[in-house]
Amino acid sequence: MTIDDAPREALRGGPRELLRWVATGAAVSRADLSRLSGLSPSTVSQRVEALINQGLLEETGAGRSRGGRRPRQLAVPTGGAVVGAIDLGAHHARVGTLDLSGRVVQARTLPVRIEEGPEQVLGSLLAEVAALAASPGDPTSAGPVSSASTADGDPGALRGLGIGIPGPVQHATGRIVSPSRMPGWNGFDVAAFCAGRVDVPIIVDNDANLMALGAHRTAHSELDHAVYIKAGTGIGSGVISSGRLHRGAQGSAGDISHCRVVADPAPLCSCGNAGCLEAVASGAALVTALREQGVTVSDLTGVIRLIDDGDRHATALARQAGRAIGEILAVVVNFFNPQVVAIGGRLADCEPLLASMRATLYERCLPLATQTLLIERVAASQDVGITGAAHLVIDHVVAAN
Amino acid sequence: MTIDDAPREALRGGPRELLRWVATGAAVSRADLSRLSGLSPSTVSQRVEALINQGLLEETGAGRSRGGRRPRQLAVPTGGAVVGAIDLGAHHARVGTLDLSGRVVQARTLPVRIEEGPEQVLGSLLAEVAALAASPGDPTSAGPVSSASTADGDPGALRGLGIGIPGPVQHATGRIVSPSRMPGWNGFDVAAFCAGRVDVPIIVDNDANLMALGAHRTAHSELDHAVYIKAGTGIGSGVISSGRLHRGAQGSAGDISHCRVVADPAPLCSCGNAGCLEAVASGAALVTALREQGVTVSDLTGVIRLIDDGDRHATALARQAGRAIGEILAVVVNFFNPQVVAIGGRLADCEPLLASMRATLYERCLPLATQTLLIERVAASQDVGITGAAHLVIDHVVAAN
DNA sequence: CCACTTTCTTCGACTACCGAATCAAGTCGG
DNA sequence: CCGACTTGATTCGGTAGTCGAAGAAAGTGG
Repeated sequence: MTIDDAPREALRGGPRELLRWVATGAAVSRADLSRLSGLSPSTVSQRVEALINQGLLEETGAGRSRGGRRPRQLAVPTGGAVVGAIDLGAHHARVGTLDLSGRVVQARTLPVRIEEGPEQVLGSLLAEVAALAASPGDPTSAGPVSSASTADGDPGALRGLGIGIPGPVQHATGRIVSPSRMPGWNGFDVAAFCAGRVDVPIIVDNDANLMALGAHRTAHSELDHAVYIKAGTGIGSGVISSGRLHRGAQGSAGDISHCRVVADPAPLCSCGNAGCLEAVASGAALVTALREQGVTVSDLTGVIRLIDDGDRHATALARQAGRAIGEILAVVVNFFNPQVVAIGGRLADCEPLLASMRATLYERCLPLATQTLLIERVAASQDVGITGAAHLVIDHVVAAN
Repeated sequence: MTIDDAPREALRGGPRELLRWVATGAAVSRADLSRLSGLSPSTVSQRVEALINQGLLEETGAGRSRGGRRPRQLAVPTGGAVVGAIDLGAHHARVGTLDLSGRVVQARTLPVRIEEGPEQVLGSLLAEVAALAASPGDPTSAGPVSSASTADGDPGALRGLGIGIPGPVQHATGRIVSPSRMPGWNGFDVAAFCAGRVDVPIIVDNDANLMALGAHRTAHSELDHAVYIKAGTGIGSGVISSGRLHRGAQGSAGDISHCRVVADPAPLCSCGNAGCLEAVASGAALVTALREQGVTVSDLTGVIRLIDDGDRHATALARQAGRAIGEILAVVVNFFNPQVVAIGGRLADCEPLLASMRATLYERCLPLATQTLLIERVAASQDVGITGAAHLVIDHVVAAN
């Protein structure tokens, strides 16, 4: 079962937002929710009642008085229903379960060999999701978790599944469209494949889109326009416009990996052109370039270690990558004029790259566009992808009651 | 009196949309409106009644039967209220009045010397708007029109005024922010100045934004995401995202004039940088470049004539300009993934430029992004700016009843 | 014990919309 | 020329979602 369309509302005081406010601790009582949402107390009461009836919210006794009647505290039930999320990367996948407010219940990182093909890779990841969903939740777990299903607590029922793919995805159908670096995946219908194994709503999207959604919901939910760059093995971006994920006409919005940048010599890209951003500034490109310079390096982790150690070849490449990203981002910022640009992915922790990107951005953008622009690192980078995936799923599950 | 915010609704079957459907001839009866809007017949009846009471719509007898009862035809009253619009350019201004459905009632083009400063220029344009509003409308007028105020017919009352400025405008306040090529205008508060002379709601925006809005409403209203390039003396763009004008955080969205492009030699831009799009591909840049090659040319019109005549220097420059625009636009298309890119402004009629732009776009964009992308010329280019201005104003005037 | 605050619910009222029924006014086949 | 059928528009409850006022519930502080 696939879901075809984006959430229509969920913005102004929708059930999802109330849930999120409670989950994040921004609101503890109905009165808090009323103040935050701007809705009248009566409306909030109604909505909260509905949420409680749906089992999405519960009352947990009274709070401390602030000079008047004590608030009846609200909380998101633990051990309740969860959604599953998979953030697939080139070499690793982050798999987790999240409660219906979007908080991570359990998560673990698994090594992945993407070239084994979709059936193999997705098959084992789906099994992992099922195992996590069946095991009791440990809300603060972040690292690997035993998936042994013990008998205590009610294992939350799986309500939906969100999957992020490191390549172009037609969000409407859940199909992968000519990805680079994913041999054997072209045209594969992820949603259909998963629907055959798990009987819950499934949403498939590009990994950068999910990172954008996750980061926006957790860190920038008050900002209308935001751009998130994911710089890892590949390079992608996700766009938030008017508070909502912007997918564009074909669902390919944010795919800046094959924008041309100036580079000398211009390296050949897997797409057949030369000088693509991805061929200059992606993690894969850095590995290749270093090897061509005779440096022995195993993978992106090795490159980052070299940069941290101050290796000049690696650092120079990182700076070039930063400038290349900044160059493209400058056009994006001028054109789109976001409130924030945030960079995530494994290269986001690479200081020289970040510094060069910043410099290029400030140099090449309109002062008007950068004067209040935030340029940040994506926070909680590790779980931001699965968080976005979960939010997307929950928006549907909750909206559909 | 200034208006601070964008229209919140006006999208799904709002009063404005009904009005527009009638105005454009897409709908003639209530039944048509019901089919188009998806609203129930009863709702449409209600709305239409309200519009009629407001004087925004009228019944004009019965139409032809299609096998049943004859429809009661609806029309936008002529000779009724109008809004004024000014589309200011570097050397000319288009001034007009439009009825409340957004159709041009009267319009004329006036020569302008922008360097005379805002008081002088705006003063005479405001006088012209007043004269047009006071004179009886000739609905089909497109060229210069006598502004003599004859006594026949009820001169429509002016309900609002929209102004497009060829430079960066803070839409919220109506203030101009460090424009190139507008000496004496920096920081000028257009809205406040006009408010002192005309007592109607006033909206000020960038000319490219208005072109975008006008073109989208008239030609692409069914498309969600669109980008419009205005290539005249300067270069700007306007963005439609999810059917609405996207202004961005600072209101500077779409300002791609100072994005860097590859050019050899990279001409200096008025902003102090070299290789800005505006310094390579704008009309002003073409004039400058031709003169530097020793060609005697008076202005942009002269350049266009040279290109039409097949002058090789001029044509080469036009091609370079087209490539430069295409280069930036490629990033924009990859990033934003619009359904349509349309080019307007005086350079839009320049075939070599358009051809180069198209070629660059197809070469440098993701196939996924271009496979269904429309690349067009902006239609009805002359009046599209004032149309956009009027729409913006009407959205407020009608929404506010 | 009383005045006041804070929290939450109850109860009309209002708005916007829809659907069904109905009225209005045609066409068209016999 | 007369019904049967179509199409167009209105009337009239009914429903959903929201608000505001009032008030009940449960505190604090003097």
